[in-house]
Amino acid sequence: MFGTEKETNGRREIKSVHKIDDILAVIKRLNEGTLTEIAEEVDLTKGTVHTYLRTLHNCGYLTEEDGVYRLSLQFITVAEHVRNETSLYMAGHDEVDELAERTGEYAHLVAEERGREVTLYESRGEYAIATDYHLRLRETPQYLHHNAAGKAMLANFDADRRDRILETQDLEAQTDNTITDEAELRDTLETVRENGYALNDEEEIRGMRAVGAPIRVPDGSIFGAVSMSAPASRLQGERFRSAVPEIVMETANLIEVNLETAQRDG
Amino acid sequence: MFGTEKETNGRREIKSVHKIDDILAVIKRLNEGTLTEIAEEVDLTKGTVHTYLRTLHNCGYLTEEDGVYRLSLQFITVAEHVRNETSLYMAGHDEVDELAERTGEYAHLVAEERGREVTLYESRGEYAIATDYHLRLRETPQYLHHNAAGKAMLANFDADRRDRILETQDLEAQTDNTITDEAELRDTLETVRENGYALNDEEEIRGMRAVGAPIRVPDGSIFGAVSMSAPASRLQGERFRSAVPEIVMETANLIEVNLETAQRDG
DNA sequence: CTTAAACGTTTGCATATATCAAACGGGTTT
DNA sequence: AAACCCGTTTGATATATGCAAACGTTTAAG
Repeated sequence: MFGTEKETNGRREIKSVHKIDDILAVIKRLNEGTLTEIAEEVDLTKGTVHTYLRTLHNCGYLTEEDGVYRLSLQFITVAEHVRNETSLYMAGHDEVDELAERTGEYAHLVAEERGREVTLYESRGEYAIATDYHLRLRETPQYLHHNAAGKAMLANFDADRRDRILETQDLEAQTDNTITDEAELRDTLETVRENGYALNDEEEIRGMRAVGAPIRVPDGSIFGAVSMSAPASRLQGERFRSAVPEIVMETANLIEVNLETAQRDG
Repeated sequence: MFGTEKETNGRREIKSVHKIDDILAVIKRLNEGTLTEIAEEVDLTKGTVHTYLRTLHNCGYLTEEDGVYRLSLQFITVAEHVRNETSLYMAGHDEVDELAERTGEYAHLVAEERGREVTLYESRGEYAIATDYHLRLRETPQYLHHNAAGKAMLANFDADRRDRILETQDLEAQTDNTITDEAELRDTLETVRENGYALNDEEEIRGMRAVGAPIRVPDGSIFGAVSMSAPASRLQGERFRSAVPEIVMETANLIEVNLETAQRDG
């Protein structure tokens, strides 16, 4: 979406979709742009881009003011719809609020898509402070290997799904503590599977620790994960290795129950 | 976006964009669908729709599982980006949190786009309870005439912008209290302009009242609005007509200051 | 005050490409 | 085994897209 790597396996595709995606990607990257600015970044002539921009504007994908185009606020309403149609969000957001309140820290509800992690919901407890960096993190699907919720999911996928994800991405280092060795990661995941929870010891953001637990359904498939994150100074010793994991797993379990009852009701 | 009314004024457009929009609209409406289901709702043959779906999937707009297509979770990350690039959101979300905390109720930060209202941020105070209906409201841009924030913006637009918006939409009734008469609405807006705040007395949702104030910048243009909403039982008398309006206007003013300083810093 | 440059916009024409039928192959049902 | 439904592919065709070039404005330069 908006400039992701595409693989045309010789199969027939609609080229215009790719062109639209390219244009939206440019506008997203520039944040805002005039016709000429956008046309320079795309492999199409000014006249053609103009027709695209006119149509995208008319369809509500773009706003235009004094010749400057931006992504429309309607993406926010679409996202709201997508979220509300995601059963994990509906089953989990109250529990995540509860988790944030009980711990006083950040709590997250995440799902996996295409091997990456998308944040469905975030709740802030009393002591959690919002940072710009945090906001930016949610603008892009994240890798799974460098955070607690991601590891919790990765550990509990069935083997070939895990293999498929691991082989398509190299383990980029986010901090000094990020696990970048595949064998080491697989060992860690083994432990995560045994424990039922995953830890993140400053592997994503320096100074931040986190605890995550997977959200499963009876047939074993993984719906997502919950996590709680806090500054290392407030998350250490027994609290980090036992008390918080218990609470996070309890939250995950409550969400699992919600998911099942919701499924039963239809 | 996703099936909005389009006006092709004879100008040339990219037809594929409209087709993509149609397809995404169908999927949004069905929530999920198979190729055949989607093709039935669109004026294209199964084979053609198949090519579109493959491309949209490949570009990350759709997910596919066992032949069932859905809108991708990546719309959530895009929305996050759009929000974070909106200066009003960056300048206002902390203040809206503060407003929710001080009043213990719902607080909203909204902006206008194409004559409709989009919620940029919502914060819940101690007493505010989340309802499904509330969630659904944010899935579609709302009319301006039946809620406090919308009236606050509408009242303070310059006359021709207000006229342009009012003439393109009829004043649909949402409850018995919704103002559906244009003359009456214009009178109310006059009062809103004089007072500096707008009231909503069960005009959007039965049993809910709200207070909204516009967010302006020095040159007079309207950036958006803030509002606080609560059950009528908790928002009446002096609190409804004076105390809360003061707090809401104060919040709006703080956001205005944030916007200016942010602008100055670049 | 004239000229040049830059920008968004439109248009004719050539061609790439989106679309339709029709057929294929795998499942499931009859 | 026949009939059916599904997703998928393919060749042929119409047409929508894309280029180049020109136009009308506005802004900058000489």
